[in-house]
Amino acid sequence: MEKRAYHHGALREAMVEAGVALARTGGPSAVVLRAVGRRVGVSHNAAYRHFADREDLLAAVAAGCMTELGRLMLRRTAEVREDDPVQRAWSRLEAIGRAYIDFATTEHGWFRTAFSGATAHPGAASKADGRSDPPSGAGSGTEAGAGADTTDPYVLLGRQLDELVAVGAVPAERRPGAHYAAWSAVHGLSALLVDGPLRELPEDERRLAADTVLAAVARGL
Amino acid sequence: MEKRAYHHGALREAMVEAGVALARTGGPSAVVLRAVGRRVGVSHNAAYRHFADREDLLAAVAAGCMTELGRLMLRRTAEVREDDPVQRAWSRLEAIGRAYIDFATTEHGWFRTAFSGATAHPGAASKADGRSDPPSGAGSGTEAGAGADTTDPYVLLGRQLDELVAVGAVPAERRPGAHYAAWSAVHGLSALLVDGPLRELPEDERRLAADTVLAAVARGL
DNA sequence: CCGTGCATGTTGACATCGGGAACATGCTCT
DNA sequence: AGAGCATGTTCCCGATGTCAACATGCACGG
Repeated sequence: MEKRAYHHGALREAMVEAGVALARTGGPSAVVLRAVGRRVGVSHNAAYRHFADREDLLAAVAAGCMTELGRLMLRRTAEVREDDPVQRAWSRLEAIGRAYIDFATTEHGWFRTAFSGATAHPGAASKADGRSDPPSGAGSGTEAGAGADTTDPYVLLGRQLDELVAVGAVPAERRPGAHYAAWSAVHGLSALLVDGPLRELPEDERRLAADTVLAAVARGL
Repeated sequence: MEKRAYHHGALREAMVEAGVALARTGGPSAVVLRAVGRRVGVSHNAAYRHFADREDLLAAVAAGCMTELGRLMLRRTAEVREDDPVQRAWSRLEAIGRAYIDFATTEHGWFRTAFSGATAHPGAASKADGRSDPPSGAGSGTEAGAGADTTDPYVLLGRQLDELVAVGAVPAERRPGAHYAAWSAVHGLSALLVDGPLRELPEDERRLAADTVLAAVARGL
């Protein structure tokens, strides 16, 4: 009983995809109902059958951008080669941080969009719309499951912090609130570099900034 | 030879002021040319005699909001009562950080606006339009001088970090890049709380987050 | 002391956007 | 086969940023 082909087939998904594409180069302000409609070959106002308003669409697009960020994080952490468990845990945390900052600076539009839509994070999750059978279709991979293969950046960071505690790199009593410290630091630098007063920082200064922030995070945990 | 009363007198300043007022409750998107015009009793398009376009006006308004942030920082640091120089330096840094976060959460609109306009920070400053005589008028205080009484948050933070080094609380070799670490952390938390996924965090969690971030910054320097 | 010039503000128009209302179309189920 | 409703379209509106042409009044040169 999936949501199946009516007139267009899967307009909602197509529109989100188009929105993500537009957001990539133009940021959130480029996610314009009429442009999205044009892009999927549908007249504007068609969006209103799938989204309450522009903000609703933007929230869905933002989730898509967030998924892209999560994907990059996963890729980078998977690349870590390290034998010592403690070193590996630290390296993975650094990989996550660098992925975050790199994503922000190279995928400007996606980053700004990811944090423009609503969707608060902690607490609310998994209200579960009881998806029963995972269909065989070679998944689009866009939906973020809450399982082990999630692309949710928040969850990814949390797991890495857990690993640091598990291997004894970080004292357990520091764990509560640790994600706030780590997340804030990388997000702050990213925001300042992308939108903020550090926008025009030269490349070498950017590197210094990233290194300093990541080192400070490690010391601060 | 100041810029003096033509038709309106000081339309530019009035418009920036109006913009700041609008931004306070509505954020950057509330800084609308027509609304600003209406507010100062001037028809729209008048702005084009003083600003290149909306973005230009928004940048000026953003500077005004930034000044408000700086003012709060100054007020809070001035309130610090502490005898030991080292403790005092730390307390002042914390005061700055709390001011930043409090400003973001209580002055939602101002905060978002302050970081929406352009104006990159380091390097460029003080191109100096050679203001000669500081008039006697009980100053509006809106212009940020580069002097000792600046309200520029960036400069304020830098000074506090200098003090920490001066009293020996922070090793000098950590000074370069230190403002990136401190600024990023508080800005990141602020951004996440105001606009981002932490938007709906309950009050006690917000406090935990702020405490954790500030403690981590202190340890990380 | 007067008139010209330019800075300042106004009016009108246009394209684009988000959004509402009424209408058309074609799956899907009885 | 026919009815009903989800889906998409068309027409419309007010608001907004921006351009072009126009009006006005202060300042400065003669």
